[in-house]
Amino acid sequence: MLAADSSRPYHHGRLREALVDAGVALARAGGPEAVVLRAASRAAGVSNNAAYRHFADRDELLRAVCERSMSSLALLMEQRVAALPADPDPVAAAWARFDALGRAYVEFATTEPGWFRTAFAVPRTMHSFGPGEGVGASGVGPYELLSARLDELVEVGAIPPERRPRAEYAAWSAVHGLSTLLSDGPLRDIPATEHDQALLVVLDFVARGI
Amino acid sequence: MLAADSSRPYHHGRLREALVDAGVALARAGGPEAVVLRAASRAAGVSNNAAYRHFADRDELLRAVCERSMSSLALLMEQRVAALPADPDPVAAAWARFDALGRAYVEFATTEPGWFRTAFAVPRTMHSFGPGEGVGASGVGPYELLSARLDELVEVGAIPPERRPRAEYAAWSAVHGLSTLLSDGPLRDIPATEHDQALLVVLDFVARGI
DNA sequence: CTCCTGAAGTTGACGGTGACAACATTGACG
DNA sequence: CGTCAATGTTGTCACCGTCAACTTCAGGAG
Repeated sequence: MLAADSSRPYHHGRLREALVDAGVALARAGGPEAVVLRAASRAAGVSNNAAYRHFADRDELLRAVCERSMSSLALLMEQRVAALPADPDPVAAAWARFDALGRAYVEFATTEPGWFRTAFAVPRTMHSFGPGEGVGASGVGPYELLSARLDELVEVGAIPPERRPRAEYAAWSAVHGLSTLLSDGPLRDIPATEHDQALLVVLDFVARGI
Repeated sequence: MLAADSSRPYHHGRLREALVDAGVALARAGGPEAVVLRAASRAAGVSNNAAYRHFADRDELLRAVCERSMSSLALLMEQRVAALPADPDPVAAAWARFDALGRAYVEFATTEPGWFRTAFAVPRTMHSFGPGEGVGASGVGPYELLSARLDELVEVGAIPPERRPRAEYAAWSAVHGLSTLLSDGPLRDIPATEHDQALLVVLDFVARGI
């Protein structure tokens, strides 16, 4: 008993992608817990259980959506670094790129809280992103973007080589912590000016502590 | 039609607390999303909808559970600081207390991931904890414990006063970020040795950057 | 050209969940 | 002793994930 609407063929054609797209919209609006199979199916104009032809269960759809979110984050970080004005001083340029990375991270988290949470909501049953997943235009993810900038800071002599090992942990923790506190945590309701102050303090703190 | 078990009186007597206790157990085992009205009611030996006599909806129960979780965190931080050996050097003692605070935070997050997430899962509809909520034995919460230690670092001359304003943002972000990355984030599966290294790096980084 | 097979989509059902309404029980207070 | 308001129960509804059985359709074997 097909609906009288003959314009829609029985087979969707690109249902998998349509479901992920719908899941993305749901996640942006309401975070990972809003990624609901039935809602995504409705948005794709398809029946409840059609999704099971393309995903084993909800977690598999959610994982695909999370991967898209992580890619969005990587993309924004790349864009913000690429948009930086040229600086003849290699040290200043390296610091500016490093700074832009952190700013982009926090910008992503605060402008799209639900979407940001989704990036880190990969279901525990399936291991994290593999190579080529959750990456930006350059083919690497946020962590590798950070590592490359830290390497650059060492190369130009901005930080001594002995401080380089595991510096990712420090920088990532500070920026990720601020992002979660501001976007979904106890700092989510502080006024905009205080919000900006917090960002400045943390970025300055990272540059000093690295 | 009451169950034949006459040992259980019709009225529970302490149902509200029993529901929160059950919610706590659920949250410790499965995080905030596992705090489910029906499961809590079952655990309390009571019917599905009895909870609605004490909580307007699920969010109100969840909020009570979150408040307990935040208190647990504050309590552990207080304990770890109190357990520190005496140090005659006031500067060293202040640093040790500051360090212990951060260690306790990460310890809480990694030993009880679901319980830690719960502390920060306060429903958005109801504003954060008020005074006297989410506090430890000393009557203040984690944020105030941190502030007091930062004040102490200034008093003993460990850090210059001009660095004091908003230092909470920096220290909290770094420790909170590491906690989430390790307990529920992309770093959740790194080996124990690497886990410890990350903690050392971040704590050292905080002490230097403050 | 026909038939048939397998992929893709649909319908129906079940258990779990939050929530509402109506009903039952009971202790406390006049 | 009777009344009533607080407390707990049952019944019901909508939404969700998931399984099983059925339907549609495109493309290849003969």
